[in-house]
Amino acid sequence: MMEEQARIMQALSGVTLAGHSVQGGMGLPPPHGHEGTDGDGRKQDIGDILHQIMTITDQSLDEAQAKKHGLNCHRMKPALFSVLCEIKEKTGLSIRGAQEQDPPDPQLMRLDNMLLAEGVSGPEKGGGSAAAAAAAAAAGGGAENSIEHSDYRAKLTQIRQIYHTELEKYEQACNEFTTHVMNLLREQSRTRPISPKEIERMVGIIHRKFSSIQMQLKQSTCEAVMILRSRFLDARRKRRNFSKQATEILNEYFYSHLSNPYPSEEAKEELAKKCSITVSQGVGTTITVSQVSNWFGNKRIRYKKNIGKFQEEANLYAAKTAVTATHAVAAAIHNSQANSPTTPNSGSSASFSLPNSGDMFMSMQSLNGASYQGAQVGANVQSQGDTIRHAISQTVGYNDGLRHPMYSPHSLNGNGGWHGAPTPSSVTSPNEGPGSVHSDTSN
DNA sequence: ATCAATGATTAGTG
DNA sequence: CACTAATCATTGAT
Repeated sequence: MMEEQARIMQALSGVTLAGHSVQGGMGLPPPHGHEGTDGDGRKQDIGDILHQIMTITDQSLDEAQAKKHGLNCHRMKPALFSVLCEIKEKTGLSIRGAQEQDPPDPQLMRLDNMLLAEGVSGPEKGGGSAAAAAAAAAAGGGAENSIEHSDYRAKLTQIRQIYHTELEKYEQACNEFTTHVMNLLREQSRTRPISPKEIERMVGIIHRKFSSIQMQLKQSTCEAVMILRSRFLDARRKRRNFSKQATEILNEYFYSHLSNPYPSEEAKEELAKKCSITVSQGVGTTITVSQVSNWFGNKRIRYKKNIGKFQEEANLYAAKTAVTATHAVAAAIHNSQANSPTTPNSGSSASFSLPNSGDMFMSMQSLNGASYQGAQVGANVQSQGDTIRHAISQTVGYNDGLRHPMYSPHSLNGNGGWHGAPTPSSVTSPNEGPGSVHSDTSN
């Protein structure tokens, strides 16, 4: 700093001595011509001025202010000023040329993108729904889980508000500060040489500073959103049991398609709709397709794992569906059991009469302790129930409610187990003579 | 407090 | 991508 000043002084005096148009240019009339020789007076004058300038910082504010004013009005001022400008021009170029051009900070862009994606920085109301949509999409497509969302959305709105107020505050402060600085610089530019470019640069610096502050804000906002997100996802894990009716519907489908409990996409949709409708009174359990999928996934695996445990339920639903079907098609059943003509797969033909079955199963379940046998028999019967149902639907046109019989690509494997499972079905059941005909669908 | 039931999630498979 | 199997985490009953 000192060096620079020294250099400038040197240059200044050099220039002056070189006889630049120090005095001629600006039409400031010479004060009173009290100097002796021109050159001498000027030199001394300049020396005086320089001295004043150099010492101005040592003085009190008022004093300095007064002195400044004095200097400002000095007759040499314009001349010195133009010289200073020139020098500055020469020295400043190198400074200016160096930096500048900051690339758009990738970090900042990341934050911005995220905030935008989360709906924090988007428009007010639209942002909310956008965020909800994003959250829903991330959650797996549930279009209508508005209950869990409300909490999330409320918090998000809160975050957004804070973010926006803070951002606004920062922006305002930035603007205020910028105008302040600009005024200051403009005011100073009468005293010292300040090019517009410099002001611009200054503004740039200020903006950078403030944007770095903003980045902190954005960062913490992002963090908040992330925390909220994770909480939300955790909360999503909080399960609400399905309603009785919904479970009933699902079970009904499951046990009536026991041989192939893989509802197609359409079937799932219909099940979901059905479950949601049945429960629709009041808030809450609207069941989505993915929930249906979950349910069937869980059901299949759990059923397979411990068939014995599901006996009761299986019988119950088998009986239930049977009963509904019975009256209509009792005869048809006999047909189908005698020869299963129309059924391409599911050759499983067991002889049991539907009305009986209920009782039989009841007794079965009572000695459930011997789970394996019981299980097998039960399963057998189950799949028969299924078969029967198919038979029914094929022979008589019984309508399932959701008939999209299309089987999923997976499903039946060689011996009636769904996938690669320890199929319970036809291991020669000790008990059921005729029933022992393997329910395998060896097609 | 304990425990089974159960919806959701995750790793791994074809 | 749909499934299975294992696992997590909550719920509701005891």
